[in-house]
Amino acid sequence: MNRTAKPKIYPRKQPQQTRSQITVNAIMQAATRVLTKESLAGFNTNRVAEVAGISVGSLYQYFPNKDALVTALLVAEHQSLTERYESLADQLVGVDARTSLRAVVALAIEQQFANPVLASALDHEEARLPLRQMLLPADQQLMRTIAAIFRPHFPDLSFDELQDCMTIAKALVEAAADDAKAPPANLSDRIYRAVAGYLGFNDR
Amino acid sequence: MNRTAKPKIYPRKQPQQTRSQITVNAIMQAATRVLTKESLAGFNTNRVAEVAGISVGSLYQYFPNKDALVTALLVAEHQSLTERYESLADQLVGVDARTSLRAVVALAIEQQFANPVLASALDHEEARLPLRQMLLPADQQLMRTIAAIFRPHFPDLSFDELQDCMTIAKALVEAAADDAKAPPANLSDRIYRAVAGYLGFNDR
DNA sequence: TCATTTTATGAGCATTTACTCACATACAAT
DNA sequence: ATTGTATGTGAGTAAATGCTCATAAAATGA
Repeated sequence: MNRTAKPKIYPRKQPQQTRSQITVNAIMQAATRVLTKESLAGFNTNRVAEVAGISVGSLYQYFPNKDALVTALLVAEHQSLTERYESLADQLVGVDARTSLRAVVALAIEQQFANPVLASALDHEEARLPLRQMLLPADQQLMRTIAAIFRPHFPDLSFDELQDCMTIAKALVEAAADDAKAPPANLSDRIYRAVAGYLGFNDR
Repeated sequence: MNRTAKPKIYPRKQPQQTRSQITVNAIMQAATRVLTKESLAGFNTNRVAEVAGISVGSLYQYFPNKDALVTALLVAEHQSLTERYESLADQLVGVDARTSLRAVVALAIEQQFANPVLASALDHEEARLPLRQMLLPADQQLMRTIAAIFRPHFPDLSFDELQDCMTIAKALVEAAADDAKAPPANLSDRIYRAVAGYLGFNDR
């Protein structure tokens, strides 16, 4: 109860033996599966423990409360996302602005539609939790990675402008994901049009 | 319990005497106040009844369940919003595209910042509830009203394009509202730039 | 006045769910 | 082996909360 009183978000203890590392992994995977299959409504610690095949007590040895578990999922997700964008950035060195933008948009779409329920549940939890201080590093890294992709083409793109572009792209992807199971054929074009319009290219 | 089993969203009974109408109003106002002050976390039917100064039983005479109450709030909010846009539309007859767009953006910003906690709580509930069938009429009316403002300037603006513009504007306003208590001075310009860019004006 | 209908009450039921704790088992070190 | 530490267990606790129902008061109509 009183989940909001003191935000204890740090892990309770570090797993030291391989055995316990397996348990922690099982918990994280189970949490992901529960969120994927039942969304936030069916997401409770008893259920996660059951799906993980461990006992609730074990869960609470590594996560001091439910929010800490959600935070761990968010951090993991951000890290994986950042890695994907970093890998994309490597492939886009020397590529022109339009192609780069299209590639980034394609990745964002793929990400959201790969697991819409999970993505939207995590988005929602991220907004609810007071974790600016925990996720900021991961977020900043992601922003830096994406900024690096566009720096050559838009040398004086500000941080705020980049953020607006991300907000726009994300909103359009999420709206599409709420309406349909697969991305509509024109989604990529519409996002490209919105972001390119904001940035002031005048092609098409 | 089992709030999600059957979506009973219709009102349980219609208030017939003035007395009961007063009760219903008190419930709606209390619900708004609770959402405003405590957000979704403190929003429960016992609390709403307490704030309204009536008993829970009375609440459940007019709202068959909690979701029905939320739905009623959403419908009321949509109606009020639609009225504001309709009134704005009247004022914008014969006004040029850029000025009209700026006026619509200004209203959207004002709306969200007037009561950010309430606005964002309601946004969230709207996404969660299966109320497409209940809110669609209100939403369609709102879309029609806004479409009417821009029809003269963009005779072949499609429904999807208009929806994209709304999504873009809403996302930028919400992102700003999460970060600051008052709208940043440049917010209106940034939204104008995004939507105008999408629509393909090339000024600035 | 009195019978019927509408409205209001709120204690308490039923369920969910975050979390604990006394105890048990696996592993490591000596 | 033995002792200490790390890990695992799951029944049970406490609190939150959606909602009901027996009962009563107020309004309405005759």
